[in-house]
Amino acid sequence: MLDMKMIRQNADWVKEKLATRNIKAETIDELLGYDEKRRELIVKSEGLKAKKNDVSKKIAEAKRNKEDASDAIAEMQQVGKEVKELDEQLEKVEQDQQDLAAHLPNIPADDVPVSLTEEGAVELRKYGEPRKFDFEPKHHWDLGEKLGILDFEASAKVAGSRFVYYMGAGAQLERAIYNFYLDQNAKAGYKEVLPPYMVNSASMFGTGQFPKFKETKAGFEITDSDLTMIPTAEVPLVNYYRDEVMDAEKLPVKFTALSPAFRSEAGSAGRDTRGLIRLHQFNKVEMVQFTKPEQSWDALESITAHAEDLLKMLGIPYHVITLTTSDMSFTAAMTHDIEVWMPAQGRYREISSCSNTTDFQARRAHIQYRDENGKLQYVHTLNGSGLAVGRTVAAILENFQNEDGSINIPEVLQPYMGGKTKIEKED
RNA sequence: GGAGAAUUACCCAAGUGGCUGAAGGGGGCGGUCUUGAAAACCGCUAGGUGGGUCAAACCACGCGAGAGUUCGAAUCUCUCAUUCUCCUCCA
Repeated sequence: MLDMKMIRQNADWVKEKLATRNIKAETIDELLGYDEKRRELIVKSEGLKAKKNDVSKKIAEAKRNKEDASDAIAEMQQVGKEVKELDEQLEKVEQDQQDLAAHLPNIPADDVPVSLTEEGAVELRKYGEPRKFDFEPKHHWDLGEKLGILDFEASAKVAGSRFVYYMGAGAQLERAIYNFYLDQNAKAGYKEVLPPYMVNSASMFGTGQFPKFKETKAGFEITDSDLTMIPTAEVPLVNYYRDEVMDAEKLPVKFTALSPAFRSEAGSAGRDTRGLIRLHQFNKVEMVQFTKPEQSWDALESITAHAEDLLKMLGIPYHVITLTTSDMSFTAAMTHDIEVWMPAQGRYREISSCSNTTDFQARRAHIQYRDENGKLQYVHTLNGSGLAVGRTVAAILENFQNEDGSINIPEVLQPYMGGKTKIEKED
């Protein structure tokens, strides 16, 4: 959520910045119009309330002195009606303003590449050379099915499209990967958390999914309840501190969690229909940080660097790009995506997204701390995948495949696989 | 799922319609005394959000949340949330 006072005082700047995110200047003007109307109504209503309070005190005094106060009471009945009318108008304007404001994305940081499409993302760095194959590299879904470790037929029957059964060594590989990630993240100072996998609407609003997420039916909401299946562990992790004043001494606070992420993938019909890339349910190890404002940009680099380290340890080639103003998620002021090399597709695919949301989520979720002067300040929140587990499996299958269809297990994962070095065909 | 109870400021807690913008403790902070400290005593300790203002002054709202009754609500009514106890059910 953007600070209304800030918008009011820097309207032109806000228009210019949000224009890079496809927000029209008229939208800001509309918002400012609501704001002006709202404040006008507040002044009127509160003036009358002050009067009412004043006269009520006099009525109380009169009653105590056993004097008659019926004139004043009659007058206050009238004033009460006026207040009620004004407050009804006020509520409506506030609602309109709120609805509009809730749809405004974060202000992009100055060094975010400006573009109205995803074209224009800047490559920050590249790691590893894509492997040269002396045979035609296969897609991970072909490899997985042949090896008997991924079963898309069964999941289609039991659940539907965009699900998967991991079988045997596949399930074991998935587990090895997330245990490796969690251990590494813990080593880097992230506290391991096992959060709820369903959250209420206040939480979905706090991290910025609602209201848009609801409108575009991007997730799975539980019928007859206020609960939604989490689309990412970021939601329960960040909302852990919703409506709290955090201890400034303890900042930055770092959380990591493994969780499934549930997404409807509405609007991505026909895209990545095969394999592990785009599922309704996938595991992800998430990292979240709460920092003081002055720490958040360094924190973004450190989250990203840490996610990269995981890939370096696995030995998977990747590159890091900074997303454009319009390609970033709603809440982000800046996002670095890490994309891994997928040999069969011959291109890089996203495996991690690391964002600094500055105070945008903190304002929605009311997460504050007291600065040296005892003043309440909003924290900055950051999130990054460290990393997407299913996509890691896909990357490992494709990058470490052998001509016979077997898969070499990256060394760092072998201890997590009971010493196994290779995945071969299972029954 | 059923029944009962609770929810007041940093913590405990009083308070059933009007001098309660919330008694009293504790804790914290400051002071007196002391070489210093302890004890004792004295004082301060509702923060926050919104409005207002160049900035202030000031105003509104705040007793779990929301709605209602009333000229007036911490106090009455309703809905909801959370916690505790007892059933029930379960991993």
